[in-house]
Amino acid sequence: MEQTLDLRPFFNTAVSGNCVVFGFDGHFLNVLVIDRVREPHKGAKALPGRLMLPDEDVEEVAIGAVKAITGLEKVYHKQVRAFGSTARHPAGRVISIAYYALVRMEGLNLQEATFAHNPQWYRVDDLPKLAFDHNDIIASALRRLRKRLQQKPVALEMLPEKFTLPQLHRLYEDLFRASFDKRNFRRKILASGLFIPLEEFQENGQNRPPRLYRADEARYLELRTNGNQFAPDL
Amino acid sequence: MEQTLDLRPFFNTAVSGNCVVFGFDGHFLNVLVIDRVREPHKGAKALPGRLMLPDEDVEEVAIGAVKAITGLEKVYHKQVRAFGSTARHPAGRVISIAYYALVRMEGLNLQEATFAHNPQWYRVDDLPKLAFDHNDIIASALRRLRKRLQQKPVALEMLPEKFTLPQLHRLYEDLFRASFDKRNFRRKILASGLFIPLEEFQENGQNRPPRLYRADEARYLELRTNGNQFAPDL
DNA sequence: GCAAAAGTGTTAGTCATACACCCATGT
DNA sequence: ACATGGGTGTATGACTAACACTTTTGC
Repeated sequence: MEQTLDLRPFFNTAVSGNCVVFGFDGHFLNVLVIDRVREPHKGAKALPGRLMLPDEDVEEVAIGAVKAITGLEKVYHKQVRAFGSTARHPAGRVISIAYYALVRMEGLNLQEATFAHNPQWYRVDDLPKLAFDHNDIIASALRRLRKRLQQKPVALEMLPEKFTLPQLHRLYEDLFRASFDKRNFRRKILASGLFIPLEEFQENGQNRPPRLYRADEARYLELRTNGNQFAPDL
Repeated sequence: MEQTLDLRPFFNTAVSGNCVVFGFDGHFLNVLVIDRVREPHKGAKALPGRLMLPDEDVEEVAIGAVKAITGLEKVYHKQVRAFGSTARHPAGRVISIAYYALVRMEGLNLQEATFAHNPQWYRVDDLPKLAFDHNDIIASALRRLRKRLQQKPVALEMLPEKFTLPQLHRLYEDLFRASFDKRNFRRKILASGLFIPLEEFQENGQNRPPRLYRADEARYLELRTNGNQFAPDL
């Protein structure tokens, strides 16, 4: 006869859903950071997110926080991984499950949430010291995003519906910290059959207005699910 | 003055560390499966692993289970991700953090553990129905392993110290479910500078004995950390 | 007409692919 | 000598990488 094991000591951990929200402002990759409202690390900068209740879905907790702050209804996101080091939180054992999300920054206006004041964008290469191990989480998320962008055209999630090739070019150069030949970049990118040229041009101020493009929705979904090489090599 | 939030409802979750152990038997990719000793799903086939106590490291829980069963001291492993669906476990909310590990099957003799009876290898394309969502976990782990093998030479972790190129060839073909031209495969693989030919040959029985190779340890670590293209394209 | 960014083709080299025969062994 | 799997080179096409000038706009 099997003894019934006392499971109570195991049901003693908290799980936090957090999200690294990436956006591109036309020049640099940015990350969304909030001020913590509660202890621990009250007032410190941190990633959006909160603790999960036992009947909640972790993913919805993490992405729900992003939706609350950005006002967006659909957000492209992926799990990074679980961060499980002991001694992250004074109240007990907390595991953080981290996601990253890609959003269009243009026209967003950031809202406060009950658990998150003063949402701000920071350039990814100019981040302050964040609460917990959130700097490590961002570093991991960025590595994952880079890998994904080499294979899938998800960079589009950070651009406006109508965008120019120079914008896309800058995005890739900033993200990979590399420079790509303009002509080769265009050729390769256009060969994917993903970009539809419009008869519209972006009024840029001083210079020749670049042509606007939009993504072919069906092709985008196809490449996002089945593609496995997108960006130029490094 | 900040009200102190009651955190007790959050510290109410259990975390399980589980591991998909991959091995290669010379012909097929295999996964290590155990029989569950306790409820729930007592007697069912499942992945090695157990619930984490609040002062334990999840990774050590998952990999420790593998070490206990295989007797190995060092095991190459990576986190797959957290599996967090609600209603996975009747006793309450359980999050599983899944890893995969790569081991050399040759000469291993599998041990029982307190939480795991009757460890067995199953071919990855001939798995039984496992407890919880462990079949999904294996499917995810396999996808991750494939991606990693395209970039890093970690297949070596599943081969003996001295191995032949036909062995490596079969490993890649089985893993990617593809066939690679023998000459092109050798050329590409040898061009990595990772394989040192030995003056030894494997007695194979009927045929011409294939030459044995070993990996250049320094080059292996270099390619494992910095490489980003290893396998032949699909 | 000048400054600033957009846009456009060609060439050379490298890399991937396709392909067929001889070799060493055990029976 | 034959059956089985191990081992080797070359030629063609595809893709990558390097490179400079003309166009459009606002001032």
